[in-house]
Amino acid sequence: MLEKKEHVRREGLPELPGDHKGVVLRFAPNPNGPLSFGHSRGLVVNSTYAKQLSGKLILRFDDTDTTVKPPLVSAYDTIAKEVEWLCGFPADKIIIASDRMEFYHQFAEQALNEGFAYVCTCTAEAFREFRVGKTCCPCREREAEENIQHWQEMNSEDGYQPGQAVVRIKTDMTLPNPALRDWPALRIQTNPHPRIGNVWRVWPLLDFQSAVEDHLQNVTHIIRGKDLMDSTRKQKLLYQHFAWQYPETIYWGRVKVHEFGGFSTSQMRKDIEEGIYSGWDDPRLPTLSTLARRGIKPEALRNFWIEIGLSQKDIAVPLATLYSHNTSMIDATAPRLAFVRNPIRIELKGEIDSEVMIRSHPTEELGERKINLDGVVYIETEDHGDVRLKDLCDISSNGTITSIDRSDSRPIVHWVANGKENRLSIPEGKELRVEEGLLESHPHPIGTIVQLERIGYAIIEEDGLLLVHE
RNA sequence: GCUCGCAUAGUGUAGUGGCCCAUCAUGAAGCCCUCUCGAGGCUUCGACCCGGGUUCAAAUCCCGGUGCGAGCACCA
Repeated sequence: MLEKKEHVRREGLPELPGDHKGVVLRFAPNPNGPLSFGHSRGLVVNSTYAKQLSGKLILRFDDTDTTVKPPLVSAYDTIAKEVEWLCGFPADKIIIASDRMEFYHQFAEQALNEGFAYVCTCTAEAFREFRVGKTCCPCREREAEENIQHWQEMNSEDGYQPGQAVVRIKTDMTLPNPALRDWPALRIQTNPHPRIGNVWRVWPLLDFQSAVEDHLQNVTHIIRGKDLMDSTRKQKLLYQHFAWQYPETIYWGRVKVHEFGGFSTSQMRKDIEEGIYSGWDDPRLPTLSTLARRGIKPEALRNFWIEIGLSQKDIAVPLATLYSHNTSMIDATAPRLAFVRNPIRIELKGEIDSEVMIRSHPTEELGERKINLDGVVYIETEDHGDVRLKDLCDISSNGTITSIDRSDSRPIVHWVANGKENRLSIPEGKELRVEEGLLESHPHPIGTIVQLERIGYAIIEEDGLLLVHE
C-alpha cells in the first residue's frame, strides 16, 4: 500500500541519544567571572533536557586554574543565581572542583601506579618535538615506583617547580591526531587559589578533572561545543584505562553574534577593575547581568537557543532574532509612553478637549492615561509638517487643528503635552548613545518595561531610560 | 603542517533513499486593520557548495574537490 506520511516538523531540541532514564547533565563554567551570553547556550540546552526528561542538572565550577584564569570568589554565588534565573529552577547539585582535589590526586596516583600515566620532566618545547615527531619522550619509560617518587617531588615545595614536571596520560605517540598524544593531565601551580589558598600544589587540567568528575557524578550525557571534540577523544582514552564508560556526547557549533564581538571574561574583568565599564551589568557588556538589566527575559533567551538547536554548523546570528523572541514576551505587558527627542513646540489652534484619555496598550487592559492639554504639544522636529497626533487630532504644520477624527492618510506621530526632560541610553556595540528628550508623565515604577511609541522598548531606571530593543 | 568537524532561501532551522519541483521562523516587498516605524492578518520573493559514483529512485549513502570552523596550551 502506498501510505502517505504526514510531513511533521520537529519542534524544540532533538531527541537525546541513549537512555532517557536517570539522565544526569552538567553545566561546567569557569568561575573567573559571572556568566555571559556565550555561556547561556550550554546552560539552556543542558537544563532544558534535564527538565524535559526529569533528569538532574549539576552546576560544576571548573576552577582548577589559578594562573591563567584565576577564579573570582564572588562569581560562585553570582553564577548559581544566574543559573536559577535563566533555567527557572536551581541546579540540582553544585560541585566545586577545588573542593574535590583529593579525588583527582587519588586517581592520578592510581594512574601512575597502574602505569598508564607518567611524570614528564621535559619542557613544553621539548615535548612538542616528541609529539610532532611521533617519538616517545624518555620519561615514558619510568617504572611505576619511580613515577610515584617524582609525583611526590611534584607535590613538595622543595621538589619540582611550576613548569618542571607534569603528569601525562599514556596514549600512543603514533596516533594520527597529534592532539591526543600523551596529553598532560596535571601540572604544578604555586599561586594561591582564591578559595582554598595553598593547600595543593599539583592541580589537574580540564581534560583530567572533568573526566574524573563526570565519572564520579554518573554524568550520562555531555553536551558541549565542538571545540571540545578532541577533549572527548582524550577523555575516552583515559576512560579505557580506568575501564569506565564514557557518557553520550553531543556537540554544537560555533556561534558568532555580530553585535557582541571580541569579549572574554578575563578582559571584561580587567576593564571593569580599571573602570572602563561600570560593572558586570554595564549596558555595553554581553553578560547575563546586562541582559537581565536590559529587560531580556530568560524565556526569550531559552526560546532563542532552543530554536537554534544543536547543529554542529558554525553560525552567525543577529541579535534581532533574540529581540523578536523578547518582544513576544514583553509586548503584552509594556505600557505605551511617548518620548519626544529633539522636541519642537507646537501651539494648537482650534477646538479641542482640555483633557484626553488614552489607552496604555492598544489591545491589552493596561489602563488609561489622562493627559491635560493646555494648548501646547511637543513633537519631534523631524516630524514637523501636516501630521496626525496619535490618539488626538490632525494638525497642519502651523498647529491648526484640521480634524479630531483621522481624516486622511497623513503620517501618524507621537507627541508629549506635559512632559519632563529625560534621557534614553542606547547601547550600540561598545558604545552607549544617549538621547535627550521629553518623556510623557507616568506613574510607572523603576524597572517597568515600557514601549516608547515609534522608538522601541525601554526599561525605566533610576536616572533615565535604557533601551531594551526596538 | 598534522588531525577533527560542518556545508538546505539574506539569516536561523526541518528533513537519516521514494512523503521534497523541499518545512517552519525571520527578512525583504506589497496589502489589510477607527489611528505606533509595535502587535495581529494576508500575498509575493527566496535554498539542497561543486564534480563523480551506488540505486528503478539521493538533500538524504559512498568517493574526490572546494569553502568555513576547531584542536595540536603546564586555559576552560
